[in-house]
Amino acid sequence: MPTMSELAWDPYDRDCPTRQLLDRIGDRWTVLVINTLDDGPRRYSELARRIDGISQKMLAQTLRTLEFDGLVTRTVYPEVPPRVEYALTDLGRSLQEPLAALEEWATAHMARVLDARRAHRARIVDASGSGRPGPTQP
Amino acid sequence: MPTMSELAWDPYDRDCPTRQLLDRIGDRWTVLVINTLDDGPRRYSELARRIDGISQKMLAQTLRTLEFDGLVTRTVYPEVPPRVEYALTDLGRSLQEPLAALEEWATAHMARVLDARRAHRARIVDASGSGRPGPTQP
DNA sequence: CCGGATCCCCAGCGATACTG
DNA sequence: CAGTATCGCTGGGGATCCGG
Repeated sequence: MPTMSELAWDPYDRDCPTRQLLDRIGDRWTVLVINTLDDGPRRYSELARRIDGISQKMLAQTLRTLEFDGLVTRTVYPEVPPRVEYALTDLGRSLQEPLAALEEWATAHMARVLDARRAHRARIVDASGSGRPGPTQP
Repeated sequence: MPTMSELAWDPYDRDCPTRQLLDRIGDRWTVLVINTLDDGPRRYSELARRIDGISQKMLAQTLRTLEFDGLVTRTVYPEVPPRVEYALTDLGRSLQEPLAALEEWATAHMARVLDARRAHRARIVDASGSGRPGPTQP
């Protein structure tokens, strides 16, 4: 596990790889699509059905960007009716590993975060407006 | 490395831990602040100086949210002039580990992603408008 | 069946000015 | 020093309709 000083890039640089990666996977759907494709190739309509809440536009956009970045392949089968399959590339599969680490952390510790949130909120209600307000809670 | 079917939560649920975590760290500054605090406690002005480009508003907001979620502690020293130190909690430090894995992937593979992007863009220019356009490139 | 194109809204963020 | 308050923009994202 390298410390920051051992990394070649300055993480405060907007162009450093980490920032770029976070810009990519930080959106609402990218990680979810990668996760779904980890099980194997999927058709557009399969993805749309499995990823609850995603709009057609965002699914198409996410897939095109993933293809653009070499993380997903798009294969059109010249049949009738047309069939299109999306699959992870090796690069995409390799990204799934650190993503899985994040998921493990989330399942293990996210409940603690939620508890902390509730505790802080309780304090605020208790102090009834005299304390600093909680973040983004209108 | 657990597969998705072994996880307790449905990743397609908006309330699953992974989605919640991504909503938290997916913003512009959270990961950067956590990284900076990994070196040790920092004062507000130190953070502002080290994290290039962050506004006072976003630094304060990010820190308050991190405190709210139990990832960072805020300690006020009753001195004059006032001094406030922020530090990672154990929970915050534990999150730094999967984050570091993500950074390692980024430094190792992000260049390949950039290459893929350039290659696709070159194809588009080559086909001069006949192919599908690249994502989000006006 | 697989999307592209369009309209529109609002949350996130930056800039600036002000306070204890 | 360590924030808060307010304004304004911008682009991410949802809803909907249309085309191959």
